[in-house]
Amino acid sequence: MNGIKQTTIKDVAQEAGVSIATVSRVLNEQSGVSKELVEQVKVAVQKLNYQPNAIARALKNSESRSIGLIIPDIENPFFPALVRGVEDAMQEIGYAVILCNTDGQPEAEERYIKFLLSKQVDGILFVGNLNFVQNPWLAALPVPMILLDRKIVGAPFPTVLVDNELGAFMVVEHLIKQGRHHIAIISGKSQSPISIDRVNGAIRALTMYGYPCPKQSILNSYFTFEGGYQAVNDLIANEIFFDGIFAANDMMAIGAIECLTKYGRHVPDDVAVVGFDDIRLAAWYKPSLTTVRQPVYEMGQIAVQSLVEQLTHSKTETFDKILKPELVIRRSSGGKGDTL
Amino acid sequence: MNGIKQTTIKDVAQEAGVSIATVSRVLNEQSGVSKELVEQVKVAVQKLNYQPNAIARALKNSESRSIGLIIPDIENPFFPALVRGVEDAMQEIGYAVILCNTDGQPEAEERYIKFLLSKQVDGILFVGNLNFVQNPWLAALPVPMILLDRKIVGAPFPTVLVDNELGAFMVVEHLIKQGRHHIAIISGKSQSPISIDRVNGAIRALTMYGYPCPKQSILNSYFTFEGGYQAVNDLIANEIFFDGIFAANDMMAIGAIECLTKYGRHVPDDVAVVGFDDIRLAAWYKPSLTTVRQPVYEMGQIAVQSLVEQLTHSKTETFDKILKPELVIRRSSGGKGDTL
DNA sequence: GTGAAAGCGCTAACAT
DNA sequence: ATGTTAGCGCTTTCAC
Repeated sequence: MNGIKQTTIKDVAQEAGVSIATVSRVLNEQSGVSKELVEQVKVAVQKLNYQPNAIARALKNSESRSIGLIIPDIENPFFPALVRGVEDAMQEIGYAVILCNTDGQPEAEERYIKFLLSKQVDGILFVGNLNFVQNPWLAALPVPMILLDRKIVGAPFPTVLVDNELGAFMVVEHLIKQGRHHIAIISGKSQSPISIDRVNGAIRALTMYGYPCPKQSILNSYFTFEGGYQAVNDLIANEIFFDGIFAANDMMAIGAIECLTKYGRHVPDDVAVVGFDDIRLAAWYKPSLTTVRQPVYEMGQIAVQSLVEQLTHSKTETFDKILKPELVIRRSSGGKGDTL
Repeated sequence: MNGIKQTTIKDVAQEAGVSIATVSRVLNEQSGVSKELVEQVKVAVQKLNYQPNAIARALKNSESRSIGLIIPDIENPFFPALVRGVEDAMQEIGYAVILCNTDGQPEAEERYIKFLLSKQVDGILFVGNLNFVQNPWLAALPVPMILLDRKIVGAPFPTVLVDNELGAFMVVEHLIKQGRHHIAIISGKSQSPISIDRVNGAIRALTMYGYPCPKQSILNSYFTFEGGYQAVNDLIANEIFFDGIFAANDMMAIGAIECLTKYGRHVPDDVAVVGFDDIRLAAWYKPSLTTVRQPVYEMGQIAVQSLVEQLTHSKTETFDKILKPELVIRRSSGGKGDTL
């Protein structure tokens, strides 16, 4: 209950000597108002420094011109660029973005979706792990929802994501061309769609080039530094031979390198290591990390575009957008440069 | 205009066989409703899966239960933790956070403040460079605003920030104790309050311990990698002797180290380098970077706390909160560990 | 071309 | 204890 009373459309009407209906027409640039009145109203708006009350508009129009953006954690280096892409695109069309961090916990994800719905957002952009089977109410959402980065199996939501399978394929193809033919694959939980796609891409490359791909060289761990470290530790403990590693994300790759270093194995001379995501650290780490760059900022923009399509044209049929990844070759796989 | 009509308080009233006033009372946990009716209403709410419309509430109560958070750029590694701190604290009390990126441009900052006001936010958390003298309208903001990270000179807004002067003092004291007595100070624009405080702290330490502090060893550049690189380049070009560098932020420190390396000077053996901020990269860079950690997450939380005080108790007198920085000693200044 | 008035979903003052 | 109703600021019929 803070504050001075805001000026309303009524004040403007009074100041301009017209009815509030006329003011509303001018504000919304509707035809059918005489030039003189348009001018009078504009002067009054200027003079009073009037800003329409978006809340009242939202109530009347049942359109809040705001959306929710649900992500696991803004402190995870993957997300700032995503958020920025979304925010920039939304700002251009005058929408507000409400940011929500869930730490990937389904309960938090559910809570936030309901929170956003009560806030009457016009749409939701979602990155998370919510299970569609266990949450059938998702099908009856009153507003459109677009998925980013990862799909939810069985869910009827259009998804914007990178071609993880292709990215992984490119990595392993690159390693093979560098002369590495015994490649270990370390990834996250085996149920995770991202894990599945990246592992499959790697296997496809190995198979296509006719190199072995033994089960014990494929490890499922966690998408973290510790996960990568542990995986390599296991590989070595089990005396599995490898001269290349594809880690399913950059933090795992760095964990892997630190572990290799502990065992006195040199990267890239003894083992070439490649990551995925191209987080900022990848370029600065020593050795600089070869990795797959995702067009993250663009992903945010495209998701907004999809959402806006649904908002405006009420398009019912929307399709997934699969973005192309890019291989960034740096020193950890024997590359020469330190591309930023 | 997407979507199925939401269930309203009217539907609940009908379902429960009571008036909407009674439903409202139950929802707002007001006393004076008989046990039976409370129960009936609760059942109806459950059955219809009713969520109050926050927009309608906001209009009625002139309180949107949302705030704006204006920062330069979420992709700048300093901000994710800040945003997370704010978001977590706000979520706990059921507020939505609208995120805005300005790139530090005053026009964007002004535009966003007005945008947020039209959205009827209850308060604004602001990190930016808006000049108070050139924007006197800031004094008449209809909602409270709290500044984070940097003050605006002359502005009547409570500010939450780290003790930059002390942080810099600690850095230089540490360098002196490491036996470095010719310390160059490289900082950002000389008008920036942050620059001023950090340089002053450094000078105070030098003076207090009786070491020289010549003008030509204090350089004003930019808070970027290039800024740090260039500054060291200038230092060397001008043949100024130094065995320690205090860079006013981490990216400058890294730029400085890269430049030193180019000239064949070893860090920390030839030159000890210390940064400020403790961005994620600082721990992973080789050599790992000694720096000053700001309690950034906490800063966000405290700012929320200040804002809420103003929102609820209408406290007019609020004071700046100055947080204590922490020196994190790593290898770039001769430390032993790689503290994460 | 312009204005009066209904109504979006909710809360609170007022009536019963 | 419960219900009726005015009104938050706006848009949009519907009259004139």
